Amino acid sequence: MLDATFSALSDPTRRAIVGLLANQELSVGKVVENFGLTQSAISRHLDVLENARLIERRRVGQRRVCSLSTGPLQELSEWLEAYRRFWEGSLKRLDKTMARKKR
Amino acid sequence: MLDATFSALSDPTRRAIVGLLANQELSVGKVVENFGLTQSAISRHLDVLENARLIERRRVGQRRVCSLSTGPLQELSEWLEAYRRFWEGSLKRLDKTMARKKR
DNA sequence: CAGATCTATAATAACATGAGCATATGAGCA
DNA sequence: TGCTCATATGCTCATGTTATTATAGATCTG
Repeated sequence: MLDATFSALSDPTRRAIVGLLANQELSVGKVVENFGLTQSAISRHLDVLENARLIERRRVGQRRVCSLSTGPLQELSEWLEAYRRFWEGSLKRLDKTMARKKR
Repeated sequence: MLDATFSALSDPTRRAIVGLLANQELSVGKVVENFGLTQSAISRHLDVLENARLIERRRVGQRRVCSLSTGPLQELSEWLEAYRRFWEGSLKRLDKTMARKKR
């Protein structure tokens, strides 16, 4: 699943779509309006996001409303969390260096 | 930069390499030993990780030692942080629902 | 210098991705 | 039913990715 999540988010258009949907649900057409791409291209980006379970599309009358899902982002956060100690450790080391320099 | 970070991490071999290097620095050869891939293939994966600034390679005598960098992972964390409120909000809503059901 | 070791790179093949245009599908409405 | 709006999908082109094999380059060692 992480493969699909990272891969989906590696595209700036798709990250921008995620950003939009974090604020509000939007129909496909409304999403399209935010980019200089064809409806076809956006539809495919939405496919990618949906396959990665990052978004869901549901029919509302004539339209399809897109909403952001939480699962993959949480999973991503957990993966990243395992490395926090790594970079925080490195920050601490840096802090110590700074402190030493002050003395 | 996020493009490159996400893209680099979308491959399980490369995530595994990052996992290895979080624990210790390793020469290219040592990295190769951990996978069923040719040295050439690993070298290219290391290229991808290096271009994304996720790792650095430095020469130590005859070998090239790979080490993990902190920058892109931190950047990733910051990006993700912007969405934390989103999924935590959703968790809170879930908690409330659970609480309501208990009553 | 010659040979061994470690790593990178060129050439190639198979497959995936992302864009556009044109068209199909599905829902609502007259 | 027939028309229209919203969205998806087939086709195609260009480009990128990942792997392999074979080979080149860099460094140590005798």
